[in-house]
Amino acid sequence: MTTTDLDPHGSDPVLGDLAPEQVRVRFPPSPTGNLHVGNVRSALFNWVFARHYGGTFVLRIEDTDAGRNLAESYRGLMDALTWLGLDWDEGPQVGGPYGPYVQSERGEIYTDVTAKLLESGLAYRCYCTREELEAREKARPSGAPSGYDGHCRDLSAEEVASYEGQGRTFVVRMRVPDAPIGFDDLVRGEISFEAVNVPDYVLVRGTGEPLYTLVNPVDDALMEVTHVLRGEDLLPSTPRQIVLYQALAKIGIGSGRVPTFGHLPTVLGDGNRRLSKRDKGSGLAEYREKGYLPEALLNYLALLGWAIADDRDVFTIEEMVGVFDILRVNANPAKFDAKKCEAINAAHIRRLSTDQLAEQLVPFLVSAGLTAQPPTPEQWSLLIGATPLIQERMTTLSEGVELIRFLFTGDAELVIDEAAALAPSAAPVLDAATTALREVEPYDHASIEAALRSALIDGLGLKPKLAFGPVRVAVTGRKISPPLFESLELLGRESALARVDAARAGLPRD
RNA sequence: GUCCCCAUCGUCUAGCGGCCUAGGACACCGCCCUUUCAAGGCGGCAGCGCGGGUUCGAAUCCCGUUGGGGAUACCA
Repeated sequence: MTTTDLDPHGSDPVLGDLAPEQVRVRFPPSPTGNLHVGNVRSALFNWVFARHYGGTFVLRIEDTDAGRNLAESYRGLMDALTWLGLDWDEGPQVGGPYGPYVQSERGEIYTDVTAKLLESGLAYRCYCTREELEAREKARPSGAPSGYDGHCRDLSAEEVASYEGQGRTFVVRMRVPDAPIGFDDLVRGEISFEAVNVPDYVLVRGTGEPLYTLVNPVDDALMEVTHVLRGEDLLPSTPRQIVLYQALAKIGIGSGRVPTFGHLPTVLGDGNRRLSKRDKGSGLAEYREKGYLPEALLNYLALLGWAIADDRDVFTIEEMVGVFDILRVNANPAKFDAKKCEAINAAHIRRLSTDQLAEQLVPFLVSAGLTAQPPTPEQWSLLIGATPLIQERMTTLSEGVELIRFLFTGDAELVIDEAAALAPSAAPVLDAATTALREVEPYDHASIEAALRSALIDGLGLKPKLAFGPVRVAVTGRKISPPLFESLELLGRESALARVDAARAGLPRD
């Protein structure tokens, strides 16, 4: 196993001096509507990483920005993770020793930390107004780095009093030390930033509300997170977070250690831009509704930056957990390919047993109004009979439902697809089929096939395609269906005859 | 503007100095099988951005360049 290879200093490049089970990672979504697949990818890699080492996966809700939060997104978030099978060891609903795990319930903690940071001089009050900031930013000589200029870094007591006297409010800014900040990224290697490019940044708003810049590292420190695996878009914010971790260590808050970072490649949408909520196909709910298997979606997402082997790309999550190595994650951005995702889903569907697939199909049949909830015994046996016929013919579960819809539809309700409308010339075929179906004994697919072949191909001298086409349309309502003879068997002689009859009667005259 | 990251078929990737005439998968195109559609089988198309080094030898290491992307909020 590559992750346990020792480096020249004798410590594991991923674990450092930690025992595997001491690994603690987290997934910190902000509850803003539908979870998107880029986030799911992050959740997956963190979860797999934790499971691989036997460590802990923490779910933390980052809802400090009240304006963006919806109560229902919070529920939806957990529902989505549950559906995906990404269970969390600590977090909402399950609790844990470092709670609460919802940031809006951690206000006191942040107030306290802020006070200590201020007291120790590691952070300071900044009285600059937005207008002043903007004006100075505009006046910045070209070529100079952007960001806060440190105006309020070392205010005298008189200056503070004067600002207070003016009734100004203040934000709390981090005092970023004047030294280069570097770290060893698990997917990108050594990365370093010059201090001039890491300006003093805001931790707490003028209103007293803490910002992400404060709460994210504070909670990671307090929750003793050991590894931070997240999207590449957060790479530039890493140096300032490291500064905060170091400051927290100095004042004795949290674990006292800076987590190890790994920045995962961006998931791109069409147009090579980061996949965003607005992109089609970016929302998790869509995949769930279409009938993607969670395992398949995760499999596909894993492929975006990671490979299990040079000649394989369909695998189970358990397999991934077994061999996952963060050091083997690719650094380059990956475009989300809906076609490939579909193909992976189809492959997973084909791997299911008949019972498992039937089971997965049920909710879709129910919501399509085709079966009872739960299905009746008759519906079940029909489903179990039909499942093997469609397993290789669907890419999503909802497609599978369309293929077997005719089996769960009453003869009178069957609608013939417009594109499949029969021509008058189908009459002799349907007539011959009626006779054959009426007389065939036993009524099973092998005998039905023999009977129809003899009646239509030998009897009428038709090519198979032309012979069976009209029967298929009459019985299933579609040009494309599961294999015809098996379908006829499942449907039963009575229904089959009724449908062929109805189609015959509905033929246009010429 | 400034900082940071990235760079192998259309797409996702394997490749961590000789095993590469660059492998696999998806997509695409043929053919076979075939009651439709699939699945399956066989075959095909298609790639190391560019320029310098280092080396006996570079897709692999270094530098530069170009091209993408991200960050530059009192969002997360």
